[in-house]
Amino acid sequence: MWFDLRIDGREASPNFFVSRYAVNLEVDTLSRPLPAVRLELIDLGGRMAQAVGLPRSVGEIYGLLYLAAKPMSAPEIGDALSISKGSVSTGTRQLLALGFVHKVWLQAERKDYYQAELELGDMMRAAYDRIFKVRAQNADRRLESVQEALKNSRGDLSPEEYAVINERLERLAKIKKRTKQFLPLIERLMR
Amino acid sequence: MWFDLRIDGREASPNFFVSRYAVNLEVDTLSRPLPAVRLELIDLGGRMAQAVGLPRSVGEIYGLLYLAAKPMSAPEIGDALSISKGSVSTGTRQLLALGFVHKVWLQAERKDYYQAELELGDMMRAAYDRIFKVRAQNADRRLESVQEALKNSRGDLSPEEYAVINERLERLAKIKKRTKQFLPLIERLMR
DNA sequence: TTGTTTGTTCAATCTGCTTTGAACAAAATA
DNA sequence: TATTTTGTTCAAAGCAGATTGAACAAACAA
Repeated sequence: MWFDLRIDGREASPNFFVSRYAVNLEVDTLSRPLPAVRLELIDLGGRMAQAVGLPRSVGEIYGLLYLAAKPMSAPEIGDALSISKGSVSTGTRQLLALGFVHKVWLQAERKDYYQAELELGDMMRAAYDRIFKVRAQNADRRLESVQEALKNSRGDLSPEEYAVINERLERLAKIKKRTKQFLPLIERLMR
Repeated sequence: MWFDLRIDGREASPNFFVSRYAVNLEVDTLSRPLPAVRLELIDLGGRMAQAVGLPRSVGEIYGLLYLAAKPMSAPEIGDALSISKGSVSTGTRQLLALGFVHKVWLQAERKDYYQAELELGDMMRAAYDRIFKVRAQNADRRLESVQEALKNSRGDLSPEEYAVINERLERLAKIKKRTKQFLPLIERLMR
């Protein structure tokens, strides 16, 4: 994961993410091969996931569910994508934690069923909050610790070196400031 | 590289990126250990690079150069960071291609010297244009090909399936549209 | 109770990217 | 000319993260 945030924590209770309302839907039992559209979207999902640093398989699962007419069980997902039980299990957990997918309770069914969250706009907003905001804060703190280090290194530096470094760190601080002013604007635009 | 763009192309002429004006500067020959500030910033650079999917070493080279009082040669860079000739060579090429660094011509010196580009604001803008814009365009084209695939799969799908898939792809198209309206705003904010 | 199904975990394996270092080329010097 | 220095390239090694699959647990059926 390229961001420091844990989205992959183990939930306290195993059913933490299960929606509480029962859903009464039939299920795709038929396992004929997937039509080309769905394969395309699975591939697109995989690539998008990689683009943001998530495992390809996670994006593929989401791509599969996004065009599924009915909720799908873990074994069905594994079959459709030819990935292992383990990958399905960790992949769905990540998607649940990201809010990209929810579990669905089917009457008289022991299996968990998964459905894609369709409100991609909301999800992107949430992902922005979790990922980019946190990243910006981290970068912030790191820069402060660099400035701290400058104070501590002052003895080792010639006055000229000190001046150069100080000036350049101030440039960085300015950029940081600009970015800080800039982020709230983006946030407002996203509402 | 997590974006499709080639920033790592081999330049036609080996000196394509060399600045044409000669610079008359002395050079750090002294190889005492780096002060803590510089180590901190090297580390920060490495992490930032990883965060955007570039090799850590590339960010470290930039971090090293950013606080260097004088331009540094490739051997010096390799020494300071304890990385191989090869890594310095490819790393500097990537930084040159990204516009994060420029070569500097030192009189009576056979070596190439490198200096960090300090206008990080400009560079981020350029990186945005090259990377995110291109990514958005790619995602666009991919979605179109998914829609294409739906037309071709129509025969394999029941009317209900077709309706579901069609509706969901339309949602995606809407998001795509929203994003398109949204990008120019970001661009304007970045000026 | 035993057997079956579903799901989780984690060590081992696999995979793709980064880095190394040796071979090579180019340019300058002796 | 041969030698030294600088820089590039690319096959192989190294490494980090993803995936697998076996072991385990939980829930249910017979």
